[in-house]
Amino acid sequence: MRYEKIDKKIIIYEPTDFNVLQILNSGQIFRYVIDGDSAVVCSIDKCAHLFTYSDRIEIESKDIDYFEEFFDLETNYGEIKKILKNDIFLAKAVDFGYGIRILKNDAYEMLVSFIISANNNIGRIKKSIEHLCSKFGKNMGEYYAFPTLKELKSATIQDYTDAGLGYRASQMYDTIQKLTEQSIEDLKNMTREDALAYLISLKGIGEKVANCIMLFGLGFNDVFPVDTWINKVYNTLTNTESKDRKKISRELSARYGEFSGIAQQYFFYYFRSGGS
DNA sequence: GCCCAGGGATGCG
DNA sequence: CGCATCCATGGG
Repeated sequence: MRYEKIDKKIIIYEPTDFNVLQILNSGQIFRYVIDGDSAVVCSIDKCAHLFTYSDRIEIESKDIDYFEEFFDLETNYGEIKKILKNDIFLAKAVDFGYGIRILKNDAYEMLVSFIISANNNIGRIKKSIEHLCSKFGKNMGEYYAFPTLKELKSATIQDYTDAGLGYRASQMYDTIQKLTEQSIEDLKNMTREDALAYLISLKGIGEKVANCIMLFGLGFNDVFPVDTWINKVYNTLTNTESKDRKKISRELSARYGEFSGIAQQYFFYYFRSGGS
């Protein structure tokens, strides 16, 4: 897959490893709008327009360097897929979700977003996040930026309740008050174990949410988040009825190693789309 | 009314 | 450590 940057545009030719709908519908990002063959994707205070044509994909933004990194365009997913398709569990899921990529999103935005995601559904997660952006984020004209940590520190528990966070409202308040810019920045230089331990020490973050933050926001590709869907997938593939998500995560991250995160995304997208 | 959603906190043994 | 129970809320 070849791409080039021209002015304020990235053009991806023969996008064998890049599908806009698959990426956006793989449950790793909540701030996007799909409109036919085009889409708008936002990350922190930045935004990109994506256009899908028959022979190419174009990404337009004022911040193309940011989105080149965001979409991880330098990673060769063709090679990763070639390896993972040898796995009996994954063969069909990789073909089905051929254009999925793990986004390199903002760690702080992922932290806030995945606290909201706990025991929640994607539609409602999107609404809650949009509510927080429009109420506390900077008005950028076409869209609202994700509220900065400083901005969110002014939010009350009632504000979070108004955003539809339910019982997560007090957890969010507690964690936002405890966080600092530095504590989030420090996560990027920690070992997997230390980052996990710190994240889990925060209210509203358990192992699954921590793994999502680490995978989508901190670049730890060797973690395997296990939610209700992955739990079902595991039980189907292994013909078991386990409810022990920690054990499932340990087992699958051992099986897929450095490719755990992307393997998990292929599973999630395929089975959530009705595959079996 | 029920069950489910990219689960976590708490208490108990 | 493992396990059970409770938790807001909207959609199917």
